[in-house]
Amino acid sequence: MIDAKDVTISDSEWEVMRAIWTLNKVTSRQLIDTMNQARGWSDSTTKTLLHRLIKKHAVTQHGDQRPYEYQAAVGEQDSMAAAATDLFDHMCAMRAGSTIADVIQSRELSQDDIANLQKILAEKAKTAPKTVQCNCLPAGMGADCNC
Amino acid sequence: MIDAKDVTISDSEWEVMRAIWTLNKVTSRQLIDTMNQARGWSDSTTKTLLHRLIKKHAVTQHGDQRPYEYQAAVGEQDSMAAAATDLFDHMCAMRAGSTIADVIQSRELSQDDIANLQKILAEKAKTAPKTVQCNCLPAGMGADCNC
DNA sequence: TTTATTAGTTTACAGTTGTAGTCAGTCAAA
DNA sequence: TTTGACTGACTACAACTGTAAACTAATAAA
Repeated sequence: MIDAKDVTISDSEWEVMRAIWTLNKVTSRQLIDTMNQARGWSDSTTKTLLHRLIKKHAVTQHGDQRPYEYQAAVGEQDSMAAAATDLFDHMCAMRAGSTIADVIQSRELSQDDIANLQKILAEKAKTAPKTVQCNCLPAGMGADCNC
Repeated sequence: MIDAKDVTISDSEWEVMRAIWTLNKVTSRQLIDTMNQARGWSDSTTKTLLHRLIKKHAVTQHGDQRPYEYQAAVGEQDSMAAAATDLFDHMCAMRAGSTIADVIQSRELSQDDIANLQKILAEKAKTAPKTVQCNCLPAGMGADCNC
């Protein structure tokens, strides 16, 4: 299993990955038909994306003869965490909290999800600082942050 | 103020936006120097990015004579929310909760942030469903989701 | 075994991004 | 008024993306 942090998946590729993760093990035909129905893509488009994913080591090819099977080489949860972390990493640290709030408000979450988040937050509250500093510019520059 | 949802900001452009948001109102010279110190970019790189941001309507140019001033035309919090929402929009809905958990765990949050999130979650719990369905493939396809 | 079909590989091509050089217009100094 | 410095505009160029056609190799049907 390749580390999700070492793989950059583009938007379209991401759609292919979702299908692969969901179907778990696919032939190209299955995947092509799936993407055709799900997104209206031509055969070629799916083929290209699949090959790019293989080249990026996000997907592996299995089998010794022709209708090969394809499988994800990176985990879905890991990839999601990597993508999300990466996004937050280049946004203002001071506003991460409110942004997470925005995300939570825009998502559907299950009772279990909520309970889990509450537990994590309760734990985090024990050592949380009073405030978080803006990290948009290196220390010293931009004296008074307007963030 | 332009709607953040209508503007797509690339990674490098994002760095420039952060500087502009923080400094609030800048001349190109200020911005160029800032990016040079903060990221080691050449003058040209910052200039190009600034112009692309103007073309995208993420930044506006002010003043009638030469050292113009530049200012963000999209809000920082709005842009962050738009970027984050956009990311979650193309990831499996079923795993959004765990991904948010991953993000929370990787961030530094203030006491206030945490309290706010707790309030939102408590509210959300009132109407939260028992489970959230995977939405990786259109209904009907991929019968048994492995997500 | 020849042919048709399918699966896999290469090539294509315009738009975006990261990164930066060069040219031109304008204000300030001489 | 000419010149220099600086700001802003335009050009450059390779890598990556989204989208797909064309070609080739392998298998299944005739």
